[in-house]
Amino acid sequence: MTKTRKKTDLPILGVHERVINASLLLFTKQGYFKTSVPDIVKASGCSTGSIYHHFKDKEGIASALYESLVMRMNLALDEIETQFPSSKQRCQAVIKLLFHITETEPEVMEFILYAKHKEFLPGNNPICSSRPFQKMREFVTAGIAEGDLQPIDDLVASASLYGGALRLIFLRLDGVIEHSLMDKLDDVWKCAWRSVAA
Amino acid sequence: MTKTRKKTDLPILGVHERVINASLLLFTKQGYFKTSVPDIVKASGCSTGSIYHHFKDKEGIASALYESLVMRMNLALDEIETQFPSSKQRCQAVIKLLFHITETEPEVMEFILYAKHKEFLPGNNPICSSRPFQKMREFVTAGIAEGDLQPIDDLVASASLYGGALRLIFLRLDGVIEHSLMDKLDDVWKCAWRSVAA
DNA sequence: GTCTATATCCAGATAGAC
DNA sequence: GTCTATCTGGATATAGAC
Repeated sequence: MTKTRKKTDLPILGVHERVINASLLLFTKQGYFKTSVPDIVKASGCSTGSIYHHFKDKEGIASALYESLVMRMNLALDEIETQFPSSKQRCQAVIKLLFHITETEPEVMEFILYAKHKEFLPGNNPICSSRPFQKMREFVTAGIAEGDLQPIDDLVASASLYGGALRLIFLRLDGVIEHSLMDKLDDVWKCAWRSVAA
Repeated sequence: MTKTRKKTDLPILGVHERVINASLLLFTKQGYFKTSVPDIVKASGCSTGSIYHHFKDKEGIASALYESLVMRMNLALDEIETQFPSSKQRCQAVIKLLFHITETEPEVMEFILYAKHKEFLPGNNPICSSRPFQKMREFVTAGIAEGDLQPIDDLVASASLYGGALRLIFLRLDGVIEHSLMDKLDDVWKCAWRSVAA
């Protein structure tokens, strides 16, 4: 009997995981288009045939990778929602989460933010209208409704609240910032909150 | 006698311009890697041979395009610097400029911001350390020195000041925002300034 | 300087044995 | 389900006449 991808699988990784993992590294290091399927074969230790048995084509790999990362983000945001009652706390926790991912798994952040998915995932929505980013905006909208934030346009408010943090993440990923973003968390949050607080 | 690219050329465009112009549209519409040289041949009306006579290779086209756009941005920022004396006015003018370019020439903004140049311009610096972005940060640094802005980390300050506006530009380019950014300029600026004002 | 025709290479994808 | 061997198309880039 062959392995059939169950949650109870032992940590011996199957083709799917190995391909996804290798691809994340290759895509973020070299870019999607400069990564060939032969590259993925070498890095994952799986054969061409095996890869094409599990994924429709190269785009299918990127697509599966994208889905899995969006899923992870969603879970993390749901947890923030249940853990914190106020919009203010939630937004702050979001920024902390994003900084944390950037520091511990930069490739994940890089892929989610920087890949301009439209170029190689034509079917997918732009990242900013994907579920996690919607959720981030919902926290802001709720804050406005509750009167914690200024009564301005939702998009302007959430851009102002998260914009500074995101900019720093880009700078960090590009190597402009050399130390951990965590050091700047407090200052960033102060600025962010001041920009929209009622 | 043949044309020799001078500033005094009549508006009959030469190979260089036609290729650059066509490439900007193609690169932003389809992406660099999905744009083939034959595509550029068709769109520019120049032949393969002619193109390769003027540019070393496909990357050379992207590189020339990048240079020309960065140059334009630089000139515009210099003008802002001479026109406005205070840091506050300069930063505000920068945001207005960025919004204006986004509305009138979205491809230009898209190419500058969104292209993740590292993928196809390996030699170039990341966009955020290019001259125009440095200049934008200098305006902020000066404001801190003069006491107009809070005495916080330069990078945090400039990320906070410009971050919201840039986020809205991304949203606009991705089609999430459907009306002109100019409508939001005042609100965006209020938030931006409040986030860092002394 | 500009063109057409073409060489070369290697990517993505498949076939079919095991 | 996994592998090796292979096909095929199209991309980049060049050759060489005009």
